[in-house]
Amino acid sequence: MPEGHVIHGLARRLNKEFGHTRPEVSSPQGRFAQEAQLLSHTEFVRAEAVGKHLFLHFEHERIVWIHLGLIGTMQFGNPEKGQVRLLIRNHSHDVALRGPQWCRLISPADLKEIVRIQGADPLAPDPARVQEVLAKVQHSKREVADVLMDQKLFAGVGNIYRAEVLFRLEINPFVPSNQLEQWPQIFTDLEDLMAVGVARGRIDTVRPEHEPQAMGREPRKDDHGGEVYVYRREGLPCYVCGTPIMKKEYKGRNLFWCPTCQSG
DNA sequence: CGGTTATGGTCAT
DNA sequence: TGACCCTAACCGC
Repeated sequence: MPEGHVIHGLARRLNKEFGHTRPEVSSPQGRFAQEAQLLSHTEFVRAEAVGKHLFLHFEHERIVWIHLGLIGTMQFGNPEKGQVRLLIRNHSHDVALRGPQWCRLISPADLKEIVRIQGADPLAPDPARVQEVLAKVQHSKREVADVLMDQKLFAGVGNIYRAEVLFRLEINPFVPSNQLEQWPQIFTDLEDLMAVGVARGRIDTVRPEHEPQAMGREPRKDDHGGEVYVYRREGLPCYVCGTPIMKKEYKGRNLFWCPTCQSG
């Protein structure tokens, strides 16, 4: 489930439920047992989200680096089910990490290096970093669809937000990045969309006039739970022009777009 | 109930 | 290029 909005949402909730407490930390599955034992009953200082990376700061400068990858989940109040890599529990709350791509104990120096190579995060935009990235993409010959998924440029943006922001701004995914003049608008729209994603816990990208109610159609049922224009809608009519939505495997990921609205 | 697929990204080969 | 992580929703039988 995890694009950047999920990770930022997790960080907020972790801070609320575990911040400045001394929770019990364990690894029922065993693969993080040694580290968990070291952390258990020490102070959970804060959680921090950077793009799709999640960092748990404990006292003594001990940091847990979590990346959910494709199949990882972090669930509150459901500690019994499945293989739990990391379980954090205090007097009132518990959270279970399952199937993460990584869960490692790192040093502040490691953290600094990981953060250094991340791009601009629409959910925590640093103005200098944003300008740096915008300057970079304005000179890149790579295709827009390729650039947008590069975490070293746009941290936290995933396959759904890529497809949706390009549709919303009527941008052809295959245009060379250096020929595009709308990069600032892309970043601004991502800021808006992803903030909505954190607030609602799902990805909604359709404008009011294309919402199910306004168009007299049923709300969408899909894994990510939200209303979108093109993501996983291949062959279905575009909500704006009626043209069937296209799908193509592009650099190992599925890319969706409307060939009419995004003919660019 | 088994097979497929996926919102990811590094590391091994 | 593929393995890995081994979840979880969905689909067809």
